[in-house]
Amino acid sequence: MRKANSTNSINETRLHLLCGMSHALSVIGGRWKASILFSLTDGRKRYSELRKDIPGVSERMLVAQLRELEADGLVERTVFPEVPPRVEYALTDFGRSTQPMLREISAWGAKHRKG
Amino acid sequence: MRKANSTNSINETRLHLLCGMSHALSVIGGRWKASILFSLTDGRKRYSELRKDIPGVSERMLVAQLRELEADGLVERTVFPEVPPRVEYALTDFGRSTQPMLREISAWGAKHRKG
DNA sequence: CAGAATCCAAAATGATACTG
DNA sequence: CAGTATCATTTTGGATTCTG
Repeated sequence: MRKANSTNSINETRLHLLCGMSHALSVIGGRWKASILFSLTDGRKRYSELRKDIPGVSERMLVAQLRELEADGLVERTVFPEVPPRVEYALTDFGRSTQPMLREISAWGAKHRKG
Repeated sequence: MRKANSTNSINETRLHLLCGMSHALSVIGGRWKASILFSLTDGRKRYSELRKDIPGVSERMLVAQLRELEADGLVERTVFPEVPPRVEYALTDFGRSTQPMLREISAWGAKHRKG
């Protein structure tokens, strides 16, 4: 019978924590994902609005990160069949569920960086 | 007189959040940093113990990430002037301050990954 | 307008052999 | 034991040009 604090169960707990961490970071850890997520907090935005709203992103990266967020279910993409084309992005409920976590990370970072 | 919810103040708030995020991720976002931090939660460890405790790290990466954590003040490194050499790593108070954040990230990730 | 495609640079990570 | 040094590879980000 194994003790509750045996090396094995410590490792199992840690493994579980680490899997969660690495999954979470793969979802929200991209270079521009937090920017996108924060920007969409205001409400749905067009592609061009996101570009203006996030100074410094290249088109390539903005699209890439949006596609990943979409694939992970945080962001919903709506294409309007018009000419010229219009595409809007919005947070899903799942996307909104990241906000407490995002805020906690931001708060820790803001509190502890120097300058 | 500027309205409280003007575009500018929204951007300032967001900018502040983003600075915090990016700083926090630069501190805890490395490939092995969470593993190290979680491992040291048990108490101080020798270099060789960390290696055993973190399957898959290369020596190069373990040292590199430990040095970064040390530079950022999360981890304290103690060298014992013995032969053979002995070096121990431990969390600082600042390092321990990451734990609520780390747990929240882990919890979100564990809750929302499939399978 | 909203991107796709292509090419390239830089950073992060890894494998492995060697050393005080 | 606790690293360092070196080289290879993978991942990530960016600039630019083109298109339905």
